[in-house]
Amino acid sequence: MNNMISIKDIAQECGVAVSTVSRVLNDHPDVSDATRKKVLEAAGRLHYVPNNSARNLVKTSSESIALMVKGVNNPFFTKLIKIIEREITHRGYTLELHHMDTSENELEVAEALVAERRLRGILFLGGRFNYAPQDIAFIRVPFVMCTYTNSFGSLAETEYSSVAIDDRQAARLAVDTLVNLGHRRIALVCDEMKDNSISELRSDGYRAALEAHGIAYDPALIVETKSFSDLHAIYESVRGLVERKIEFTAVFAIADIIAIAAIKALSDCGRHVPEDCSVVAIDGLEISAYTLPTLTTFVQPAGEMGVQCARILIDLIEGRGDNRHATFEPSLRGGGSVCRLTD
Amino acid sequence: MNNMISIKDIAQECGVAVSTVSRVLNDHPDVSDATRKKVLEAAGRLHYVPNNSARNLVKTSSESIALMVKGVNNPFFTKLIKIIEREITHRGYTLELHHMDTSENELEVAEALVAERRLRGILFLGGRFNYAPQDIAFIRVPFVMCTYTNSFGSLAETEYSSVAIDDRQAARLAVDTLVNLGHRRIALVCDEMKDNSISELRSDGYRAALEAHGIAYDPALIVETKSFSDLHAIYESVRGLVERKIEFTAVFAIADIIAIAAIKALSDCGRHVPEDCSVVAIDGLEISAYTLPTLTTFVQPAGEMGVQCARILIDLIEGRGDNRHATFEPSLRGGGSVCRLTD
DNA sequence: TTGAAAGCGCTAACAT
DNA sequence: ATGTTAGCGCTTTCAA
Repeated sequence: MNNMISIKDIAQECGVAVSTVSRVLNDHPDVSDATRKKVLEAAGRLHYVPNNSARNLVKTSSESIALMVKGVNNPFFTKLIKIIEREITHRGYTLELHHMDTSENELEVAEALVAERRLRGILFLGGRFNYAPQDIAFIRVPFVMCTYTNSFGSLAETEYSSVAIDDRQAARLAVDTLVNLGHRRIALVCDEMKDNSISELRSDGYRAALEAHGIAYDPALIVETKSFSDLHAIYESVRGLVERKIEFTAVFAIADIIAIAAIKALSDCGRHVPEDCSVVAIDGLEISAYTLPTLTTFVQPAGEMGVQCARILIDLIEGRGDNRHATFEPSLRGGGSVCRLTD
Repeated sequence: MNNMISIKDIAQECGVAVSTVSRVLNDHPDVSDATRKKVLEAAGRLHYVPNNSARNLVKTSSESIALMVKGVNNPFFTKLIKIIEREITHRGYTLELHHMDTSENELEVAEALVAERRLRGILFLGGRFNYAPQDIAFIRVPFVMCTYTNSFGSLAETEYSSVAIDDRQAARLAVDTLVNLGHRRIALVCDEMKDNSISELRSDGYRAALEAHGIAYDPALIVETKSFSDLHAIYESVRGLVERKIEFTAVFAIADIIAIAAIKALSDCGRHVPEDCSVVAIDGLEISAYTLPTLTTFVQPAGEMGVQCARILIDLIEGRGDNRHATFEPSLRGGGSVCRLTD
């Protein structure tokens, strides 16, 4: 599209200089009402659309904050994004939402974006869990890692900011809930555990909780599926567990969505939840309060977390305070998927 | 960030001209291996990040196609987006995913993006249903409306391309399914119907189906909720219906997610699905095959739809053929949420 | 209140 | 094979 309308065209049309047009378009004060009106009219008539590349090129700074979301399909992010958007906008900044594939490197994309859009700050959502100092060295604006815990990385606390729940703790609480109901044979359903992921953290919590209760860790009770979002794979894995005649009375699913598929698998094997098997998860998605049975799950406080993400970042941008870390307690949302073991 | 590394810095560092650096960075052939290596080394060492604004400004065309998604929270879109991304990339283009709020005007955002990023084409997903010729007049590149039917707009068929299911037909099929099972008192659960939305189309289909079967339309059986994604509101509305002692034996939910909340509401009122009430929906989300009971729903063929979106757009871009319209038949995915009326 | 002109970082002729 | 230079569309001094 080489024939786009530019301010030059408008200037010509109105018989004024381009700088005058620019002033009008940017609401600068010292332009006569007559010229202003004339320019605005022409811009509308010619259907002028500003070229942001040119704008970004010449400007040294914007009021934009980017939210880099990795993983289109994580339902927990949906609510968090909404909150963050509201909060950022409310504080006078513009939020640019960038979704990216899990295969992309969020740090590289962020760098390019800082250069291109003159970002003031970055919010990372859904990235890795193992950043090293040299990874983040080139991010030249303030940033906050949302739902990031540095458990597998080598960053110093002062090098980055973060907002997250304590995943290990959440898992411990989930397992505690089951143990307190009398369960001791508790299966773990998770996705790929080997990649420094949330899955690994929550699995760690599961082990720790068992140990704290003096329950032996039994590898036969671990169900590991490749993909977080492939419900069919989760379903089949859980069926496999039942069909292998492994004895268990409860399931800890590391995410709500996994629990939903697990409950279906159990049901199809003739094991009703919660009578024949209790299920506890972590996430607190809206939908899992509407399934049958409803899910007993530890809720990540998306609202407060979103507010903190925005607050910490903007404090950083505006020079108030240093890197901070906000850790939240997941809270139990009781549902119909658990019951006391009565055997 | 005024102190970003530019090709000028690299040129200086290497004692070559900026154009040489540009050539290296863009993989142009006629550069000596020695200089190439030298430049690449310096770029790496200085951690050069290209400024896309400058690039876009000078280039007259890109290989980018934008997918403008309106409504972050529509679960049906998730799969569609994945397919489209794969297809577009596979055909040699780059897909830029832009999520936007429902409050934004997708046409305006698209225009700005065309100017800024030199887009080759646009895919719209989740927009309005009532475009007029003057609305789209300023979109200067080929575009395809995904899941758009022009039912409330005034576009001529030759003015735009589209990919969608026949929403009215899908609704008719859903109601037919229930009627064939003996149901005649069929409630409709939908979101805001007054805004030229999918909801209105599917509601139309509901009416048409009733009429075809000689069943009187009863406004008392219509449950309308403000928000598509507010499960709680849907839940309360359905409870209200039951509590008002309105007699009905089946529910047609215009979307899977609505059906899930409805089933929970019915259950909490002591009405089991499907024994006490059958439920049919439209969408075919993955998750509704894992709920208890599983949902009987008319599946939108996301895979084929995504492929068609990409194909039609690329044909348009590459000058093969004119505007086309692909309409798909939703297919029944049987579930456990319906049964024959036995009274 | 307005205009002229200098770049922002980059690419692509056009020279050499 | 490499350098020089003219813009891309815009904002922002600096002059008038």
